[in-house]
Amino acid sequence: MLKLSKLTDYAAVIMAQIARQSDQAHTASELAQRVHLPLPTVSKMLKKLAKSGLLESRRGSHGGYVLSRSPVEITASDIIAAIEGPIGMTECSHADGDCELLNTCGVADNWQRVSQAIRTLLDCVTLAHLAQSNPIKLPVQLPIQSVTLPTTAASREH
Amino acid sequence: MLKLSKLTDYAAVIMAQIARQSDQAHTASELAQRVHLPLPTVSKMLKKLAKSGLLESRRGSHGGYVLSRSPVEITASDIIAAIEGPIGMTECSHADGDCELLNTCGVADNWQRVSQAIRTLLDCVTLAHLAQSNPIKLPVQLPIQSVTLPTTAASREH
DNA sequence: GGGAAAGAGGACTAAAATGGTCCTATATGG
DNA sequence: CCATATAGGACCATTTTAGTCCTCTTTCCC
Repeated sequence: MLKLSKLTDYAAVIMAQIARQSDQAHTASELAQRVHLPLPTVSKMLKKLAKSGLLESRRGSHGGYVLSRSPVEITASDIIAAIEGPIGMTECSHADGDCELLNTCGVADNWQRVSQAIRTLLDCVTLAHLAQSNPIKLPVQLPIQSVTLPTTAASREH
Repeated sequence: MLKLSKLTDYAAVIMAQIARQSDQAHTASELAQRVHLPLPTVSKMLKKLAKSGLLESRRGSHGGYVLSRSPVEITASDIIAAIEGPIGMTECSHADGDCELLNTCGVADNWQRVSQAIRTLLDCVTLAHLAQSNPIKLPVQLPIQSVTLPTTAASREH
């Protein structure tokens, strides 16, 4: 479905919640309540986000989590990558050369360009965007379809 | 990883293979050889693609599969949707209202816009693009980052 | 008509990823 | 020193994924 895992979705929700009050620290249980998700799950997510450097944590009483950067400097890519690892549509779009089909598949190059475009798109979306309700404008307009129209037989020569 | 399943990847490879000789019918075993994938798997994919209307099939000897439309009229979206179902980053970007967090998550709207942008992007990529090796140009340019820079405290009022 | 060559449609299974819980250790503040 | 937090894993159930296999139907050709 080309979709995010639930956990990544949770992560986004949690991050947005923190971003809305980015001047104070938030504990796992506080966030769990706000977001209506079970504490252990929220806690796990927070740890991951902290480990990836998107959040900073302080232990002990009065501890909690804070954004490590301003919401405008944290992108959707960052959040997704923190939970799911590198963004890429196909295995071969990031792993190095362990796809033995590479030669025969004939599709890798352009798939990777598509991957790159999606990454670019997600780089443009910041946590500040996600946390607010104003609609964001994205740099892809709908009816582009800017396709060269080769004759159907153009693929024949080989 | 926001990635396609292997099978979807296979589907793209198979479709591209067919597109390169779109004037003749291709059998499952022929394609399996060409693409270096096991026959049962290829066969399964072809059935799915046919069932989704991207391929037309003819049974019996001299049977096989043909594209149901020209490669320029088949998009990456079509192929992905055929194997994985509707494209959407989050559950709530297509299921109707069965997410009880919708009210509290506060992120849904903009996630859906991002989803939509990705769909748009994938609508622009045709099978003709994938099947050829020329680099495609996609309507997302890199250093946009056209973000309004609100003060970090702009989120405080509530 | 009969047989071979193909696809249609599922049932089934092994392996891996996902989502979620829980426990122990460590740090911090009062 | 105790209460409150996070850190870091171990662990488990469930679902999804990838892959195989079997039986049935259609079509062509001799």
